[in-house]
Amino acid sequence: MPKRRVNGALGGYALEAQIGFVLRKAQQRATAIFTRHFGRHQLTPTQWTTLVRIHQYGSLSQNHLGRLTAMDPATIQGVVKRLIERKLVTRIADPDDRRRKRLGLTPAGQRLVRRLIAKAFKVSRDTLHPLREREQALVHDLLERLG
Amino acid sequence: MPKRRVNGALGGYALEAQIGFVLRKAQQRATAIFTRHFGRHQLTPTQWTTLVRIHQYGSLSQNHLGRLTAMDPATIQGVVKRLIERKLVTRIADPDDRRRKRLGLTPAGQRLVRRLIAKAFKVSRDTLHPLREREQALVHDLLERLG
DNA sequence: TGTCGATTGTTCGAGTACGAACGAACCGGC
DNA sequence: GCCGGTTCGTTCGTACTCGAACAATCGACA
Repeated sequence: MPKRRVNGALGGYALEAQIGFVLRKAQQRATAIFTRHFGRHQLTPTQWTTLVRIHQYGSLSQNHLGRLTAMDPATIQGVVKRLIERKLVTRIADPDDRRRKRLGLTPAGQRLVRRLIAKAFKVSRDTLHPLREREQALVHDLLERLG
Repeated sequence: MPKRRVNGALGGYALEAQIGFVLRKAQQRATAIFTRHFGRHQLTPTQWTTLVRIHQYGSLSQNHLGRLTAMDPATIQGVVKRLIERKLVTRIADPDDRRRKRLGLTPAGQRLVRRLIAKAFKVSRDTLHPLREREQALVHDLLERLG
């Protein structure tokens, strides 16, 4: 047998078999489902995550919020800015640490979160719908260990 | 017991329990691992996916490529444009259909794909490393059914 | 032949994501 | 009191993502 170069087959590398590829597609479908439910409210997944976190903590600094929502300081900055412009979030100086700005929800922000919470549950249900109940718990657990 | 409003707890809604949240975090880690390996080559995950697909098909139209890589026509347009600028991809008019443009790899593009294929395998291995082998196959299967 | 619906690729705008660099403020130890 | 390292938030640049609207072209069907 002559030595042969692997080219067409690329040594058996198939995109469909790579975790990154299927992860990206699953993510796409998940955000599409989210947008179907939340699109009319002009909310993106990250904006929703941000509002829920602030609601949960009542008040917290911007970088802290970023860590809790898995967002870069640069990213959270833009997200918060847009939510402030829409009067859903407030930002005041922290008297104890002049670098920090404490974030909070406006009354409108609180109302919005409470009004949409049922939809948020439905988004997760719809996203996981292709799987059986045991598989849903399983994929959640496995992804948590990958994240 | 008086009627009480659900607010702090939001009816038991916890971000960590939502599939979209863990999916996003897993995706973040996956692209971070990719970037660690491919960053020095100035390649993003979508650019790599694009190059591999063209390599696999030899030649195909832009929208077709978009479907095979799970990218919007608007997205694939930008990705291809940047790869053409870097002389990794070629684009020629399709004589049979004047709307279409056939894409292909330049010799440099082919060499690059072959040179990096081993790294691509390693990216997937590293990404799945937190899981046992059986779990790796499992999460891949479950994600495929979610995508 | 002519028309109408579908496909191909483009542009625009808004939003996410992140590396890199930066000034300001904090905090530890000296 | 100072000094070096860290944290906080910002800005810049590049890239992906997708909805929406668009012109050009194709194909099927009357």
